[in-house]
Amino acid sequence: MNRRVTIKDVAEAAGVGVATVSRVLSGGSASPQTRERVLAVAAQLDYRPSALGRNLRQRRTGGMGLLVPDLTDTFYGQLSEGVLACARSAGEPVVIGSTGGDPEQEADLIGMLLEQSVDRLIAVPSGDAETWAPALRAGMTVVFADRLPSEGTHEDDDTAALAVHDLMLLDGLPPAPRGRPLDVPSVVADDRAGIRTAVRYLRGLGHRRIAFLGGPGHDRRAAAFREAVGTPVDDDLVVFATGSRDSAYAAASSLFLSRPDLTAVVAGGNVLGEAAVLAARELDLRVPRDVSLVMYDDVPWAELCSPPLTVVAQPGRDMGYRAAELVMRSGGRRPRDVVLPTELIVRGSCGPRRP
Amino acid sequence: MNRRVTIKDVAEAAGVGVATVSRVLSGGSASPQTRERVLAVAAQLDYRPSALGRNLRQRRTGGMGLLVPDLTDTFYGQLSEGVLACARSAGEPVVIGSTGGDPEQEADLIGMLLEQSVDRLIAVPSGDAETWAPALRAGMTVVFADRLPSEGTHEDDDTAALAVHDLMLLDGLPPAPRGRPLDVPSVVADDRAGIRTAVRYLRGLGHRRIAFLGGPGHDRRAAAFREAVGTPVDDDLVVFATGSRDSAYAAASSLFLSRPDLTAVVAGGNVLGEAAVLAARELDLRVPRDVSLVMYDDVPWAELCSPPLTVVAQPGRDMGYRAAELVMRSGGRRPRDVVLPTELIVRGSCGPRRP
DNA sequence: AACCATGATGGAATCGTTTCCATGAATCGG
DNA sequence: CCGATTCATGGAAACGATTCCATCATGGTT
Repeated sequence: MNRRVTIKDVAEAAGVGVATVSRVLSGGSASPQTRERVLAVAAQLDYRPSALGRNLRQRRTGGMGLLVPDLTDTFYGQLSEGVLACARSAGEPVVIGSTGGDPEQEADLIGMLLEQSVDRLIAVPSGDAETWAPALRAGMTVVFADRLPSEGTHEDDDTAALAVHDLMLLDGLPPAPRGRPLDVPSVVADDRAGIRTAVRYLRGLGHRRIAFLGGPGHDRRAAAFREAVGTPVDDDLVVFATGSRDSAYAAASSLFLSRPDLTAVVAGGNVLGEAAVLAARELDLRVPRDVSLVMYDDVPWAELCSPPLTVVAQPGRDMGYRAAELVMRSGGRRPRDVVLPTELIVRGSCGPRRP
Repeated sequence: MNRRVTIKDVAEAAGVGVATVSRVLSGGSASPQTRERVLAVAAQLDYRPSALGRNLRQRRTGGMGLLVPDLTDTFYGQLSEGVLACARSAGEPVVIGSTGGDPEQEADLIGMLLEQSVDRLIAVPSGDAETWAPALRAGMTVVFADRLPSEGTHEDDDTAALAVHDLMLLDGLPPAPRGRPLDVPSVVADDRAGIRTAVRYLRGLGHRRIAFLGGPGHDRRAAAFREAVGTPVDDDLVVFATGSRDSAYAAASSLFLSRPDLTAVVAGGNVLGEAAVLAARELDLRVPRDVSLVMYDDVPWAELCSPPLTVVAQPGRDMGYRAAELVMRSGGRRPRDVVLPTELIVRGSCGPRRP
């Protein structure tokens, strides 16, 4: 790095003290002629205040952190674009990290952000409360987007309890103090309504054996699925993959193989939807003739698919933007959670049930 | 932010000077017993060195910047994942920015990075040499990925000259000093070979009227296209969109409408490919019966498309990883440019020409 | 004319780290 | 046994900004 123009240089060139320059540049009081002179000199010297000095003095880094599971997942790409748009309009830097859905990597990245004194963070969490404790203990302002951390794994956890709890969250009620609930604001889609709409739509087409294909972080959607179906759902009709495309494909394949009687699938995310299409094709199941498919997430390629995919769209970009707003404007008080609407977009991947 | 544990606290608790603590923690010399004590105390206090203090002292920010046009473009998602993987393994933070393909925003983001004293930057450039001058002048280590900045617009620039110049670059030769060439290392795919393969494949199927549908930054690919075709190409068979999906769709539509005689299209990127499929469908052109299509970039959904898309795959993730390596390991010397191989993956979107 | 309020201004402290340099002890060779 | 070299160590300066506080000039009020 070349020798940098510092505030001292500007002060000398303008014949004033450094304090005055600082005041002028950060909007403090100064006489008009001084202000003008300082600004002129600063411009002439092409002076840029060093964020390093400022941050050290203020004991905080400007900007915010952003943690997502995977940038090749279009949905997280959209979410990130939203965050970046908001940050850009505020002129703030964004430090990004990709966790791969792995709590351990997530913890490492949190540690890295802590070292950087990044004190505001937007995250699509992969770990549980324990993973997030260090960040909160250090006083970070955290906003969760798209999902909430899974509860710590207590031995007495059963899916039903988890479901009820999570659905309460969805309605904006304070979570029942189960385990160690994190008091962190969040921006999520209305998964409950979105899934419900999808299930009702499929039922309206006559489907009765509907499966849910989820990925990491789709617990809330799975719970909403069970609730929307109403009657108890066979456990092997709700399957989970681990995040990678391979795992999603394997989960989809084994679902189709183990339950040849199913007539419809709800995929909990675009990677899962992709896997479902691929697996169905491989097994010679035609969509929607043999099996109907609704995918959570709208992505540009859903329309290109054969057939075009019926989806539950959630506003990824807005989600990111709102989360960034929240994390920036959080003036000490805990902001309200934000729940964004979803929309069922009917294309061609669902048909009436065939006997 | 809570009161932070500083090096001073550790020094006091361990009964040594701050200098000693610093040395121990950064691998300097110290007696075994001192080292042990300091490490024990540091661990016990959960001490994390503040990157702020260090960076100020060393007058540089650790980590690197990353500038891409659009994170919802799967290819840039892949590239970013590569960069992040490399950075993560080195424990370095990445400051990301999305330029939207707009040189002005790019310049703003460069300014922001400069303020942050980020001195290493990986970029998929949108602006020209002028946009990049400030960064280079400030001594930033820059690596371009996926593409090179377009030359400044000189009035005497013509496409042919640009093509020749860029193709020389592709072969790893130093660029002819035309205008103000930037001496910046780069990691790009072998566009020339990739496009040539695609064109030869199409010609082998009998196609003679082949069009190229490009986006911003696809000049090299367009030039390679012209070269691969050999005979002069009608100007209206090489069309460019401006980056948005809408613009890509409009360009594809108008291409099909203005040249109903074309029988094959090479799309310069996945967004363009998507647009081509959409536009063809809208105009009732069947792929590959009425028009064959090869898309640059392999993306997961290419296989889901109807028909599955024949693509020229380029290794996005590797590209990012290599670029990050370059920007980190660049020990003063300018590293060699990296050119990565492409691969034609034949699926179902190309067929023999029909009269 | 004395006094006070106001506002502009600059010096100096501060943030947390690294690193230069001086000090003192200890080890080594002659 | 002594001078020279090595080595661990801590004090203090430096990085570049913000901000507290004291100072000084000014203008208005009694």
